[in-house]
Amino acid sequence: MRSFTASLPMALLRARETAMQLFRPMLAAHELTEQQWRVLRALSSAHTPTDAGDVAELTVLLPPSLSRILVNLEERGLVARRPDPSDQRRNMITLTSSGQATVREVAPESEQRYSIIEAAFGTDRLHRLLSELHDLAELDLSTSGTEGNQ
Amino acid sequence: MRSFTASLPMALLRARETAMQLFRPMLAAHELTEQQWRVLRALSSAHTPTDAGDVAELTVLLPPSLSRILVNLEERGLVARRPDPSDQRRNMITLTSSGQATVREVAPESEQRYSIIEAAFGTDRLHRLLSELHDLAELDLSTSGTEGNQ
DNA sequence: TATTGTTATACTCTATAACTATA
DNA sequence: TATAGTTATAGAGTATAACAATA
Repeated sequence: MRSFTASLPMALLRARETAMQLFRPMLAAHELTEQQWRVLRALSSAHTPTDAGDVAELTVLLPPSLSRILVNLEERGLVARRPDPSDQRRNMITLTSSGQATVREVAPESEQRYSIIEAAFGTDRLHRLLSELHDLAELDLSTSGTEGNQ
Repeated sequence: MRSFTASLPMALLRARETAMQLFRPMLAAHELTEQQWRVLRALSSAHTPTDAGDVAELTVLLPPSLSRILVNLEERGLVARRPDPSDQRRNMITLTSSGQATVREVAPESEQRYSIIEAAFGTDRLHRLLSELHDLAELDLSTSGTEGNQ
């Protein structure tokens, strides 16, 4: 069996851990969990109307987790939910102006910390890595050929 | 601010999610959580005596999380804990023979699924990616120059 | 009937602090 | 006094199933 440290999930986890060490204190200072920030960021950079399902996929959160996060963010006045008039099953999610302000407040700190990673790793190199990660994430790994769970 | 999908933590998370989709059903079939499996794998590939602190670092688990996972794995007879005679504060962790058997049982399935990723992404390409991820994880990103949380 | 989202439930992990035993 | 590990506690996420509303 391949060595533990050479395993892809561990390598991804460790790399993410290194990066997140830089961002966590910043998020904590704004009383945001990682997942809450993912939701705000996803909404902030969405160019089209976004329903709860879209947000769940963008943020890699399961619907039940997202539901509770949205309740929390709505209570704090950072997001608004309203049913899609054309399909009332869908819940459209938007940033409130307060939510937008929060993103604008955190963004510069985030960029500053991001630039530390770019400086340490190399900007071009980081871009190449991101491109590879994107391709990896898009792989279709349907388990045909294995015993086919589910 | 850079686009959400281009953020490094998100790219790492998404890539990991794609990979883990392949492994999760297998682990569930063996009644192992991701984190429990990380502990077993770390112990299995350790070449030297391993104390709880080592395991925590190897598996990227906080000590309190690890403590409870070790209690669980010990109750299931998969690991053993005993104090280091030369420093009784240290708790040395080993796989029991049953734990070794579990790893031997899961390993081939794991390798099989890993080979699906290699086939889809390219073996050499994956090795290069792992190398980059390793370098990224090893970066010293101490936040000197920022406002210095902590 | 299928889909979207929420709620229910049980379990697990995270994170910080406090504590115990040992050094 | 410092260190290693555990325990306490609160909060949050994961995962599956069940449910309500809508299509």
